[in-house]
Amino acid sequence: MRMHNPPHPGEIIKSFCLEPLGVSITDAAKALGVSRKTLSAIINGRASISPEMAVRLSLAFSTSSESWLNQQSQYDLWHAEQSRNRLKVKRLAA
Amino acid sequence: MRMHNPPHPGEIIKSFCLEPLGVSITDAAKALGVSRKTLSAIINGRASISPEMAVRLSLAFSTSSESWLNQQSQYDLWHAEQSRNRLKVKRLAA
DNA sequence: AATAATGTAACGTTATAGGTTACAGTGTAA
DNA sequence: TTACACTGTAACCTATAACGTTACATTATT
Repeated sequence: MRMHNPPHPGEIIKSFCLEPLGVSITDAAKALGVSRKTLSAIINGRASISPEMAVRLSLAFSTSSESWLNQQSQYDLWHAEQSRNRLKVKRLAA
Repeated sequence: MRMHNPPHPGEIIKSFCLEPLGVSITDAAKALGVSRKTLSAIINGRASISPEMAVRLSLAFSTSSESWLNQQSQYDLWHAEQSRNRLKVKRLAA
């Protein structure tokens, strides 16, 4: 299990994409082709990066869509792993 | 962009987990602690592997939950990439 | 013939990604 | 001080999806 609570991908967008470029959430939302509400929710950790949003981010910031979706997966998985011990699952293979 | 349409994770479960062990969908669903319908939908590509399901699979088959969720991400992303050219996104960074 | 396994339809609940509109708060520039 | 831009977020909408139970038809296998 991963040790530390991974940051929500929204923090990465803010710190490594918007702030360095001096782009506001409002303008970034326009560039991404989504509503301000949608981007704001992601930035503030109240929504996830969907596969389509990962592609949008990759287009806007010349990155890989994979890296964005992987960040979301790792965030989601860390939280799912927190209830690992509470799941009643029988082992089928060693 | 990845070249080939990645298989749905359900095919992996069937081919590499259930069949080698001779375990039925019905029994596997019981072991995983989900309904037969839920597992059947995944195996037949009509549902996705959720983060919690990835943890269940990792418990049942002694694998990493990460590998299961990554398979799902790559499957989802491949499909999202198919509409990359149709998304109206303005580049914000080179 | 009886049983097991399967796919799937029909119904439900809950959650989430997306939208629009509107309002309140903050900061900044004229 | 007034005006404007930016922000968070609430309230409302829709569509999709992950889960559940029950039920039915089909195909195997015993």
